[in-house]
Amino acid sequence: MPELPEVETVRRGLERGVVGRTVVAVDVHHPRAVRRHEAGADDFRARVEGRRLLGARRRGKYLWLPMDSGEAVVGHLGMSGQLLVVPPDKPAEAHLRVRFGFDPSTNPGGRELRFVDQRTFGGLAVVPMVGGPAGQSADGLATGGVPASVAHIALDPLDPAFDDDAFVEGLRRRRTGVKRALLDQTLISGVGNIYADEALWRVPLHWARPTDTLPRPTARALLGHVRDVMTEAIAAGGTSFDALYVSVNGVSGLFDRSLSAYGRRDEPCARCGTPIRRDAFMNRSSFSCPRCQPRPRRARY
DNA sequence: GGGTTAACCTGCGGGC
DNA sequence: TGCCCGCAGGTTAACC
Repeated sequence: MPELPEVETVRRGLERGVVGRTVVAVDVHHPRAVRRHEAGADDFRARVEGRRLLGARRRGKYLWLPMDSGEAVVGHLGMSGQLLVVPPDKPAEAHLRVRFGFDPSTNPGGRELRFVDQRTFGGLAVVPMVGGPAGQSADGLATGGVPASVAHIALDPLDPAFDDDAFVEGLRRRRTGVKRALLDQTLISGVGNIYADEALWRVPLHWARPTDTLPRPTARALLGHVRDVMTEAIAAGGTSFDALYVSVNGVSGLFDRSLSAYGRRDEPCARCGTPIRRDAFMNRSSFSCPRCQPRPRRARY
């Protein structure tokens, strides 16, 4: 389940594996993979073929590859998406959705890019840039704004421009539960179910704590833990529970060995030994320690 | 306009 | 063995 650390791991792989290449062939194997490209698969292909990829960028869980046309290929991995850089003769994956071939004269490794997605919650689209063109600086890095389809989400907490004070005040203005607020990508992007549970365990804070009762120092501490857990997860190459999340080389992350709450139902809390509980939350799960993270009297879901 | 819910989708594991 | 159901969950449209 890719969240920010997993997407960042993929982005780094794309930076090494596809930036600077010129796309010569695009094969869309499943129309749903480009459903957010409203003009359809043929238009998607036409806008990418012949274009040079200038960079690999990320905000929250969105990835994009700026092109020399001024547009960008925007990707979201959804629940099960993978972007793999593999030899062209490698057999097609069972859920291969889109394949990109590169001009050999621009492609030292001789590999191709594949978008593989079992559950098809993810997808790709070609999107114009807003807030500046997808230019290129002297060192070859892409510069400029963000794709229009990414502009609606908040900065992620690893972005140097992230405004901590604005987050703290925005969080305390909400009238909802703290975990629901953490998952709201328009308040803070990149946080998903796994890292929300981990950060809340570290504070510690119950997931249904009303945001408008959070003291500023607590809100600030929560943000610090979100940053810490994401930074540690990136260093470990992301979290993986099964083969659904992998880097561009197909390698699984190791951070699941470091999780304290998520997926640890009935296992002892690392702080106090009380068995971790699982609660139903928004048609999914929330894991927490009943003793360290007691349910507030006034809970919000 | 902010908060909340359901739908989208496939594979897998458990129960019968 | 095979069928059915629940579960995994990020995003967004639709509803309140």
